[in-house]
Amino acid sequence: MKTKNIKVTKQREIILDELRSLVTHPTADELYTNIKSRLPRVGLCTVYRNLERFYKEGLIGKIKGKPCRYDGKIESHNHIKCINCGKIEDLFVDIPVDTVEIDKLGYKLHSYKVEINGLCRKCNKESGRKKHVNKT
Amino acid sequence: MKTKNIKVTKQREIILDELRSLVTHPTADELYTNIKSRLPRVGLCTVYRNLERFYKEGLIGKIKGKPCRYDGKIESHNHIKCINCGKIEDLFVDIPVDTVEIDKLGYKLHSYKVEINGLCRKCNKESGRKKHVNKT
DNA sequence: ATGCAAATGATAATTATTATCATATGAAAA
DNA sequence: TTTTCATATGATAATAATTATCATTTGCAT
Repeated sequence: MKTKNIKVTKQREIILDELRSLVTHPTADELYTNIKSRLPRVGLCTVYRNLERFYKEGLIGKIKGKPCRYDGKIESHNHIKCINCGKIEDLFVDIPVDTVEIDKLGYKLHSYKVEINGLCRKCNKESGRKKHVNKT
Repeated sequence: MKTKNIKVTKQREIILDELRSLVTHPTADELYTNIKSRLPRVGLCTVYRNLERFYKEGLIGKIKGKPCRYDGKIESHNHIKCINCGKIEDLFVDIPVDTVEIDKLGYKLHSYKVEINGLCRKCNKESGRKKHVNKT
């Protein structure tokens, strides 16, 4: 009988390993560039494909935006994003959420996280001078 | 001398009015479709342009995703999203965030909101049967 | 070794969003 | 009012990010 044939390919291992080795939150394209040295023939779509898959399997985090960014850490944590330069950093704060309203709406809670926006130290200092504003 | 000449156009008024009249969180395209009856000759890019502008002016909210969704309410509130069907509903709960860690990182706090994921009542009931999963 | 489903990489397609630019329009001045 | 003209619009094209298609390759189970 046919068992489901799930393969552990070199590219899959390296993509996950590389993402996990980073403290930053790369885009698919940035990760693709990083990985090129280890896997010169890899295609960008393979990176996308596997990132999306890891995300759905709960192995990595995904931060939606334009473009999306990925996160090798899965321990529950939050992000703070600089509204000027777009950089995202980790933030380990405990956020207590009252579930009463959630129950009232009839939802079964899965996960939650806080998205914090601010001005990073660097941009804050520079804000008196020129203004360079990123999108996303 | 030239004063800045900011115009209140019909399309701008209608786009904002229409978004505010909704309790849902439409995409630019959905809003564009709604508006067609009131402004038959409007272009999709005008809708995008103005939504982006309202967002930057702080008049409306924007929920990033693929595609992005817009929110006519600005009073601080949070969203709960169904991980199965993708629907987003409002959630008015007070979430206190400890700013000590934020200060430590040197950020100047601007705003924050909680993104909650769960299974809505409808999808929860149906989850025993077929599984229809949306993207975003 | 062999069979074969699953994964890859090349390419093309799609989706969402944004830029360009000629034309139209609203606000202020005359 | 009429005129002026910067700003907004709509048509079109362009771009950016992501996803689909499909022939080929590669691991896993026999």
